[in-house]
Amino acid sequence: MSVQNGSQRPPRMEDVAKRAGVAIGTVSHVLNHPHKVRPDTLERVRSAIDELGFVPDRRARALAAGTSSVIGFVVVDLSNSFFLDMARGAEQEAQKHGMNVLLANSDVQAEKELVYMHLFDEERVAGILLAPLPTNADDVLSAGRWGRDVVVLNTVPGETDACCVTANNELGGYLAARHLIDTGRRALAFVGGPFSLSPVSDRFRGVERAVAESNGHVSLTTIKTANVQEVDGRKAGRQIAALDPGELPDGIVAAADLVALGIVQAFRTDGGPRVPADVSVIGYDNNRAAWDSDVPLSTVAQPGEEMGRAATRLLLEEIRSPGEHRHQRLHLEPTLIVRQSSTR
Amino acid sequence: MSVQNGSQRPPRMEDVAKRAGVAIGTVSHVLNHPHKVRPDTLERVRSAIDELGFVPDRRARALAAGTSSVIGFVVVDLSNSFFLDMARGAEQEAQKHGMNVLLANSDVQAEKELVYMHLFDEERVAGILLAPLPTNADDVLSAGRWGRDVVVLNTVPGETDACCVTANNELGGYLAARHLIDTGRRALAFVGGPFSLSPVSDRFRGVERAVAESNGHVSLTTIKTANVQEVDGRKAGRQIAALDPGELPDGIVAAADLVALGIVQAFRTDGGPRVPADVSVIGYDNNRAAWDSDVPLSTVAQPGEEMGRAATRLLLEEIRSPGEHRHQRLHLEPTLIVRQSSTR
DNA sequence: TTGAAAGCGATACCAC
DNA sequence: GTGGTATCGCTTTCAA
Repeated sequence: MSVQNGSQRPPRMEDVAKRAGVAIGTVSHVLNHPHKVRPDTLERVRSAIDELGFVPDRRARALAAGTSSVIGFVVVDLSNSFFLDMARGAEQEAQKHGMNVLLANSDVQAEKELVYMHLFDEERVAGILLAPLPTNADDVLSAGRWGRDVVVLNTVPGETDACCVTANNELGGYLAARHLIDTGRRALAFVGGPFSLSPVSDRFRGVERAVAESNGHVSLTTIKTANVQEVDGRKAGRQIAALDPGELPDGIVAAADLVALGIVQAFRTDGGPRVPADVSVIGYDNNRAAWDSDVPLSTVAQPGEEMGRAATRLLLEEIRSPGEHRHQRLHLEPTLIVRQSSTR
Repeated sequence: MSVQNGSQRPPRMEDVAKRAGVAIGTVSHVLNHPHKVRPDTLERVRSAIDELGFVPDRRARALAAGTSSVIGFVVVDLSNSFFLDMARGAEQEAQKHGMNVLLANSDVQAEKELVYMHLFDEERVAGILLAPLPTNADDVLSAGRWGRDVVVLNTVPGETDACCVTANNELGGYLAARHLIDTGRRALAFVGGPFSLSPVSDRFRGVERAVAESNGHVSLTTIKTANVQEVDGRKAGRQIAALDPGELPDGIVAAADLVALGIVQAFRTDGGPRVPADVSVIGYDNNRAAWDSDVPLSTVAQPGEEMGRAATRLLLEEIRSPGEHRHQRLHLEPTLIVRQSSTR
């Protein structure tokens, strides 16, 4: 058996109508307003559909009805589970409203971002979700007079006006530091970089705020890394392990789980302080690697799915009431997850 | 400035035609056969397009022309970089031919696989790439009389006839083992599981073949794990570290990079053999974690992008010559990547 | 309830 | 080259 029908023209409504002995409009009614059709006609049309293997053409339907059931999601980096979570959330919410989400991977390339925005625009999708390159957001948004509604994820557009949904990284940093302080840690260290990345600097600011709230009872040192990979963490970990015992921090906030893992690993290998006996370590992102690691890692979970759901909700609302809709900026809260690495 | 035009009807060809003082057919020509239009007319129409911000409607175009420029890719697990690589490859190849790839994340759920297959079918995409749940492939393929061509990735459909592209895992296992043997290792161990997963058992068979070729000069032991995560590797690593010195393997083939990483980590922590001095370790998949690790990991790289490219090539060929096309089964070769963990 | 016909926004063929 | 027009497959209004 072949998967494909070959070059045979797929059956149309006209064929179904003929076979069921009804008019074409009636077939349409069966598909869209079944309750307005007499039961036996319904039955007759439906079996005709089955027998012919009729598959409605969504393009034609959308064209005629002026509506679409697909939402396009342009994603900057699908290899980052944060964005994949957003996609999942978007899908969940969309599905609730009978809509579908199709993904376009812009793969950290500004040009592809534009290409896919245009594609979705020309495809006349119901609306567009855009998780852009942070630096590129305004360019993309102002590049076209986009004919459809756009909701931006993970970035706050500057000049351009649009709904956007972001994660509160400052709060995440605060929660992490606060947790360490609440469990008795007094000498904190923040490890991460580069600070030009706003997620990193935002998290750092949150840490600073928590420390400031302690009125001088807690100290904070900063160890900058080139990036937020495991290798950066290992480097920093060795650096810390080499410190004078009196200078050792007893609580470490890493800008990302991979960094935290690298630190823990370096401590083990190079005879640094014990985790969590001597030092608490907390990461960020809730990577699989975090809970799967040898010492399960405390972390701050990004509200990825929630962001996807919220963005989709905003988008659908905007689509439905084009007139009265007011753009919103949502700032969603991350969640503290306590595991072994910060439990004495 | 707002991103959206509000509820204004987007300009159509008719509007452009009127503004440029030409017929609607001419506008179409400007878009599709610019060389057949007199330069000054071209210019006039183009500026009308710009001024009005006209964006062609792909649905209408596709409907009228009976063609589509989008390829739908139903992906079982986007969180696995192997599949994301396929998507990248597909995109590259598609782009060469003026086509676009849109992704649907079925997220390891059989139902969603079907939902998206139907969506693409009804959207009348040019063709569909399907990376299915291996167990679900035949069900999906035979579920609908799919109106469009389908190429299957990473799974060989059983009953159903269709093009498919898979990775040669047996060869990968062979290459890995062969590499260890070629560099002087004689007591090999294979670590991985569950063997019910064909990638695992295929890789194991490849290892067996390499060992068999050595005519008894090389030994092989097997350590089964529950899964192919880092935690499974750590467990196995401790198990190995606890062996009598005489029973220690000097070469380990792990079924996946994470497993290999876990092993290396366990060796360090629990005082096992040194890598690579006492024992070579090689993983599989070429994860980022593999080259980023403390001891950069030798591995076998899956031909993900290549699979995506090949599948797209097959798909386009099938679309173009529906008559003469013969289904093909491609089995692509992985690549050995030697790093420090297997270099004495 | 069902049928007939006018769009939806483009393409492509055939005259001029 | 350019203009008119049938057509793509479906929705929806209006009569019957």
